[in-house]
Amino acid sequence: MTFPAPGSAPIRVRFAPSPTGIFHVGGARSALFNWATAKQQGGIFVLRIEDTDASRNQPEWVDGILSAMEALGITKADATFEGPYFQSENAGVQRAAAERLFADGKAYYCDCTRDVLVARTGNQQTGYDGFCRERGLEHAEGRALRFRTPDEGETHVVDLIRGNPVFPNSTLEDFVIARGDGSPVFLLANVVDDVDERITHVVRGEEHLPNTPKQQLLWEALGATPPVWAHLPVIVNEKRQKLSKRRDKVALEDYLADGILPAAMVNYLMLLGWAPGNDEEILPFEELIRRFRLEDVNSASAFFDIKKLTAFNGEYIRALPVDEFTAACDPWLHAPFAPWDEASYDPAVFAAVAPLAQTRVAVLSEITANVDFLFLDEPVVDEQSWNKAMKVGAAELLADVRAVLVDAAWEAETLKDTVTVVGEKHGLKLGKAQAPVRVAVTGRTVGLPLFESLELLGRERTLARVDAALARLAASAETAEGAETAGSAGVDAPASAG
RNA sequence: GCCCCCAUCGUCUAGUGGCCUAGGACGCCGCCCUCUCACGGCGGUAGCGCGGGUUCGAAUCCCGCUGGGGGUACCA
Repeated sequence: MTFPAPGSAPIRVRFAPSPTGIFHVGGARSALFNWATAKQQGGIFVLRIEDTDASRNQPEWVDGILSAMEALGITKADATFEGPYFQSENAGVQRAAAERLFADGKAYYCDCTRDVLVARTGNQQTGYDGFCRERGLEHAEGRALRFRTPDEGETHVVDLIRGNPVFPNSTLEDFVIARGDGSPVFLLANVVDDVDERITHVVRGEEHLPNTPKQQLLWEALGATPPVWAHLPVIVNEKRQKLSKRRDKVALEDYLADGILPAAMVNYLMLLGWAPGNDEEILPFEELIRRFRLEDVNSASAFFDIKKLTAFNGEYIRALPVDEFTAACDPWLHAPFAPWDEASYDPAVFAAVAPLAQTRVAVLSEITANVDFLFLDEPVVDEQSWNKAMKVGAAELLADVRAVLVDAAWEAETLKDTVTVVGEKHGLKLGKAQAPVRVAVTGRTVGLPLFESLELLGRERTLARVDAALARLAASAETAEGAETAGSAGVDAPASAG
């Protein structure tokens, strides 16, 4: 029985991050899998902050964890949520457990330093050799407390994901459970807290698998019934190495800052190592929770594919009602993300283009590049686009377009017809004819539907931009001529007129 | 070194002995739609690491190999 029968005590899972400052996407997935298990089994999700290492302990980091979890939908407001507890606050219980283990003869004091051990064994990478096992050392400052592991037999562990791994006890060294200053070490503190919080299922990353036999031995030594374990596959980068803070982009907040919607992130993360079945992928959180089964989690490592994450995000963005999309974009429409002055920004104009932009952004941060020409005094001219669109004939075309724009009815459909007609005069289809206009006005060769954009920009600003483009075209034509007259062929014309 | 985990398209996965001529999604390619780009629609590309077994039958079970990964602290 891996899960309790109906009517028996509810399961209790936990998520136990150490506050390191960033909320890792791997941690996010662990939290999500724990949360899904608890919710779906009618159990409890305990949050425990493992703050025993002073160097990994800043009060504000805890707020970061809480808010990141909140963004993922794991909220204190839910009755499933319990905590947060702080590992440091349970130090007394952990020390008492260590003393009890010593009193019971299940642990002993040791004064071997690493250097002494290496010198004695002549082996740099050896585990502890048991030197102090029978020395009967009493507690004293500087002496570590070691757990006495069995010499024979094997430790069987129940793991929902890995089939049940077996560890020969002979390979388990007498590991330290309390430091020379009496403070408990992770292996012990973690178990004592789990026992204390009556955890029934430990769902965590695969990197903890080697700790499991040691911890299970500790559970037993403490007189508690060991939990059911579930070790999730590690999340890896393109080189198939565990995602690391150093080399990879792992902070959840960085993705949110790019404009990945929390719901998309949750959906994607849930699919890393697990699938809802039925060839379905994009599903609401509640549905994912409903279908989730720890037993169905894969055991092979999973690549964190930002492209697929982005694709999911695009789906979520497009599924948003326009007003929600508009609201979601808001942070990127102001300082420090927006390249325009706050005074130039017009929410009404943005609201008008939002539906056009919605299918064109995969991450929210892309929104500014789509609409910047509407709020900037002058468009940001992409030189590649300029060179591509402003070929021979462009100046003449632009001039003709300008002429009809002066008194055309300022409405998208009419503007389109106008440019179509001018284009025909030049033997160009609309697809070709619109290009110089687009670059003159928006600075780029690709973007939102042009005529709707012009309508929103207004006649005055549109004409000013066309004039500016015409001026630049004239200037570079002169330069080219001048260069010719001077006989200095091969000298490039200035790339930009301003 | 020692311990452990893992192995289906490039990637995430479905698949639990016959339903598999191996399904879906992302990516990529092509076509359609179209004022550009997207969106959308349609089509395509591509995979069971290798070798032995077991079985009437193996992607599915067993063993070995190879290849990846994780752990190995008085960090968590």
